Amino acid sequence: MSAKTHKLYFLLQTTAAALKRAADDALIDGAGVTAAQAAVLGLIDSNRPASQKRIAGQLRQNESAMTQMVTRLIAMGLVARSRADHDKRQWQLTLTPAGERAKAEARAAFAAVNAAMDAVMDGDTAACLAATLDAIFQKVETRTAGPD
Amino acid sequence: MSAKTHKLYFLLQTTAAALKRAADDALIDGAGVTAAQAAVLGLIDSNRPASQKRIAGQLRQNESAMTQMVTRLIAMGLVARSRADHDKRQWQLTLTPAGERAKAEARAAFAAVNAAMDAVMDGDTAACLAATLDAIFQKVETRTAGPD
DNA sequence: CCCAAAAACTTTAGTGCTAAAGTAATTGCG
DNA sequence: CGCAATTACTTTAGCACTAAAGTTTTTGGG
Repeated sequence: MSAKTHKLYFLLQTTAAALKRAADDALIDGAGVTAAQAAVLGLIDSNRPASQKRIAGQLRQNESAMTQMVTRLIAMGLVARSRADHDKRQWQLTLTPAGERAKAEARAAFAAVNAAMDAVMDGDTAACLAATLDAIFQKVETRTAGPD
Repeated sequence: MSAKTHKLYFLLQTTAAALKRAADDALIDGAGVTAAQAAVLGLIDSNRPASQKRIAGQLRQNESAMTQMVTRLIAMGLVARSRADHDKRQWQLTLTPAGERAKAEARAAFAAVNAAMDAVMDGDTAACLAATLDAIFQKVETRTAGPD
């Protein structure tokens, strides 16, 4: 009955949405990109060469979401892509100079978001939060498996 | 540094999204509505008379989101609305018989979502999760205030 | 009483996601 | 070797949200 009493589902959705808005505000103001866009820029940088499927997998999203996201990032002039030599189905994503800059600025701006979270909890609480969220995630992210 | 080490932002967004998908699967299969739609049906039922602004406020959303949601629920035949006698700007939302049914079925189906959460944490952990999420929410949901 | 401000809702444009169906390139089995 | 299955990406349709600007109704101060 605990999840129900605390309205955990609503609280989790609401907090995630509010935190996303706060992160977007901070990053747009500091780097001109949203948190979701910054995450993709960061992964393109740390996965060379970066295919769309690879980035999608690390963000736990499907390839369709990545097609759309990359289309937006290219339109913004932050990302470029070329077909992979060894496999013409794949794209090789790279950051433009503007993309590199946005990535670095976003990294700096995101520190404020982490600071805001650290300001309201100590290390143990953060570890407990991480463990509990991960347990919920594992429980729910079965789709095919899941004995109970 | 704790929020960063645990990648709390990503973990929170990812878990919220996975839980939403699980809830949508359960509710669509059990009641033919999504979790977001079920939440609106429940609030229309418990706020009589229910205006769109009132429901939006309780869900911490803006009125525009509610216009669109109500449009979908009316198209699905779950909700009806008529202008309030005392104020013709306002709508008075009501559940159709099909809406009442969906609301009841959704309530039952959502128990499985709460059960899944309760299965991976005890009462103390749930209370701690609720308190921590609420602290993050309060910290971040300032927009105008914010001494720090 | 009247008109400006406020309130309730709508519209439009945009972000970001899913699911399902489609295209083109690659791979592996018979 | 050739064709069927798989893989990487795209397209389309839909959900759910925000922000900003617009419409209509109500209300309150001069």
